[in-house]
Amino acid sequence: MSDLLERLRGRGWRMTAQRRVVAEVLDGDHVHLTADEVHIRAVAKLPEISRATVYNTLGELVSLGEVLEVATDKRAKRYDPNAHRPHHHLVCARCGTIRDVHPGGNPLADLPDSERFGFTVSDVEVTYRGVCPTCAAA
Amino acid sequence: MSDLLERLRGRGWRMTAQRRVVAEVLDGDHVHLTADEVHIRAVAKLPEISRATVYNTLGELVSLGEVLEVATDKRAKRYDPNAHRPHHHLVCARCGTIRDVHPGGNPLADLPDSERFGFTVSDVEVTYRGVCPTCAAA
DNA sequence: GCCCGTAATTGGACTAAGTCCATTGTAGGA
DNA sequence: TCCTACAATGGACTTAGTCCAATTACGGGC
Repeated sequence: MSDLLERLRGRGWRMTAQRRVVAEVLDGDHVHLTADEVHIRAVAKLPEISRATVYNTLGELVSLGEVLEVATDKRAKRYDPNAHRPHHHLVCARCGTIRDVHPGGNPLADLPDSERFGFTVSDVEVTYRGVCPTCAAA
Repeated sequence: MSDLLERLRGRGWRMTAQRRVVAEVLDGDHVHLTADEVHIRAVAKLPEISRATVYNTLGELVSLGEVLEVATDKRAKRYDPNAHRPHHHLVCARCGTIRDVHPGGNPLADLPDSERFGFTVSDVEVTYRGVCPTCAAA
């Protein structure tokens, strides 16, 4: 992730304590955090960081393509730092746990021209839903 | 869609003017409306219908499997009345237009056991993103 | 190492989307 | 027709996110 900081500096990012902290949080544990969870963890490292800054920084990271926004949960957006390895998500319908998965096949190729309605299709997001072993056992 | 009303009655739904109106709105134009848009259209037909009732009714329709909740837009949930023909969505990244699409292939089959982590996977949701012809021209 | 312009941060008010709940109303079976 | 369990109401509340004017501070140039 120090790579990330390098890349960002290379793109003209002004490096601030706040931004560093947000990047560290995302790097930290590889879960899919909501913006608020990122903020909570960031505050633990840098108490005076504001919510607005966390939102700004996340937004910037997303538009730079360094972090992915995922909408698996229908409440809050989640941020996925694993943007450089393409992958999809498997979500537990009961507890909301999210796992990264790497299916075979290429869903983009599965969409025939006749179903593209003139769109320039550039991306596909796949969300599998089911019940995780822990919830199934309970 | 009178089919829908029949089905619902069959499942013990108490038929009220409000529920009928919500069902009619969903049937009306086959777009993917947000809850608020449903409410606005419902009010046009039945001015005294409340927001809470629209939310309740949509929630019930979803849990009965008659309507699908889609989270393509990252702001509001959208409601898709086309729940009985399995399909996926193609979303314009600029204007947010949503189209139903029917890709070939079965993404569920593309997820090998080794990538299921013990989950019982029951469903998959695919969202294609791109730019629609109108936005591309502009 | 210091200055300064520009970019970033702050926090609090604001908006949007959705939920909750106690009260009132009503569908539809007996 | 009456009764009751289910449904609707609306207003307060919560959660997620945005906006903005004022303040702060990074880092290039000297």
